[in-house]
Amino acid sequence: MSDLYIYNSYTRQKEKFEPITPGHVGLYVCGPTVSGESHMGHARPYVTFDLVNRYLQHHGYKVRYVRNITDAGHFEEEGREAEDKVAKKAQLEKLEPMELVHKYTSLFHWAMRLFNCLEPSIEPTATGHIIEQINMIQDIIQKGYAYEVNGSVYFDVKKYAEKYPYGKLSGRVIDDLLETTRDLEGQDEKRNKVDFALWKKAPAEHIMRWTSPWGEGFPGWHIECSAMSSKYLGETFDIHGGGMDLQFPHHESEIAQSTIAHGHPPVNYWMHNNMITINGKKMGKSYNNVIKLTELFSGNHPILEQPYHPMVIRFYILQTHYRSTLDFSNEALQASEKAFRRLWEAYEVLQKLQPNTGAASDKALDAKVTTWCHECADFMNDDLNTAKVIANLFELAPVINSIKGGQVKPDALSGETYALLLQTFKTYLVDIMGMQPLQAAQSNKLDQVLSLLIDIRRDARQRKDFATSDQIRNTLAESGILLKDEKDGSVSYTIE
RNA sequence: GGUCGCGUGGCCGAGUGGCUAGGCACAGGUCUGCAAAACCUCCUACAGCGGUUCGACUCCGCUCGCGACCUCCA
Repeated sequence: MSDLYIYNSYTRQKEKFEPITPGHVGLYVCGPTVSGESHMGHARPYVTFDLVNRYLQHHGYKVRYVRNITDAGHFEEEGREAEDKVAKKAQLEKLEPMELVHKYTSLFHWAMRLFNCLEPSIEPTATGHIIEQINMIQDIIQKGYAYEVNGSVYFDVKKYAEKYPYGKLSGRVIDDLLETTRDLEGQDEKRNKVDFALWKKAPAEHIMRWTSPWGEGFPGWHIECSAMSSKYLGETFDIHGGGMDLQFPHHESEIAQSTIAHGHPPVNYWMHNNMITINGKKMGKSYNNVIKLTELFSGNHPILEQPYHPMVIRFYILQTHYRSTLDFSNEALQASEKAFRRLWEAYEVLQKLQPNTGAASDKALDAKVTTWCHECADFMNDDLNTAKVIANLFELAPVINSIKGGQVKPDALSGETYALLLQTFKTYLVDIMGMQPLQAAQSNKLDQVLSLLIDIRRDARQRKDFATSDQIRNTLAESGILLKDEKDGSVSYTIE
């Protein structure tokens, strides 16, 4: 198999992917903060890195995919009254923090299943790794790069930057940061404004708290990912993924912490997906333009003209390269839905086609089809360009449909090419892109009922009793069951 | 204000120094009792202005517009 190239955010270029341990890949992805419901924007990294996971496996790697659950919460606003997000919401909703966390974790898992995202190998929680985080903080203090003030511990970014390239990942210049970082209240504890908290002292009212060498408190923003990734993937691992908005300060801080704790940078390849925008603006809490996943699936949101199936969202995400912004609109999503239906139907048609056994009678077409199939591998190897893979599948769809429709002879393609075609759809659409049909498998009973209606309608049509035949078709259509008269006289149906 | 990125046809979106993806919509046609689907055809774009080049949408500069990060954020 040819080489895989991925864009490394750290070096800002595409690089050949070479794992640390041959045959194995360590992949860490920043998971959800389960203090609230996931929204559409959150779907992007999880679909994107599900793709990464699947594709690495397709390449023959054994992948350990670690995706954390942030259930300890971060500060609502740095410097001001330190609040644990999870605890705050829990008080408002009169729920126990763990109850709340459990609820949103379950909801997240539910959404991941609907998106057909493979489960990570390990899904560690922040609250389950307090000791690891404390140990790491102590280590950093001992090495002289963190200091304690009033029960809180801060990382000394200025000192770190003297020796290490702080800001390289996010393209930041330390001197600029020292000058331009916004002046927030209550920063006097820090030696420099750029310093970030490793551990925060918990105010009396704070529900989530743990005993530490510095008193009762809770871990800072970034330490959990460093502690958990190194525990499960090692001090240096292959790929770290997440949304672009996490580059700074989250990932930059991870690099700094881990570099001090372990003596070397933690990650070989940084991958960042771009944002989903709505009317050109990033979807996010601060913009108040969030569409939650539950709303998306139900259509229950003022912006939404209809519900959208999780597979439609997935397809919509994969139709765009992961490093480009993706703008939400009903029009775009509806286009994706139609497109996906067409592509999936072509795949179903392909599976039912009687393959040719001999040579190709249309050499030119056979060659084109072969090329389109083989190109998919090149596109994926070029930084996972699913947009191009999908485009090629759409080149193949009319060929398939034309064979079925009779516009192209069944023996146009060789038996080998038939097999390649089938394998290409199976491999790329199903295995790598993780697509599933929109409609669930029908029950036998429904199938029997519909067969009966189809038979009655066929009789009516033969008698030219079109009133009856149309009544059957139209009434079924009203309930979302569409009948299609095929060229060969058979009738198929789809359920919306 | 600082840093970075983007601006592609009605819409969404790939991509490349010359061979001008793909999807959706639109229009015309084939097929069909009708419908739907399918198939064929049509629609030929790269913000503006300069520059480099035999040739730029693609490289460089400037201008305009937009966005992201700088604060929790996927």
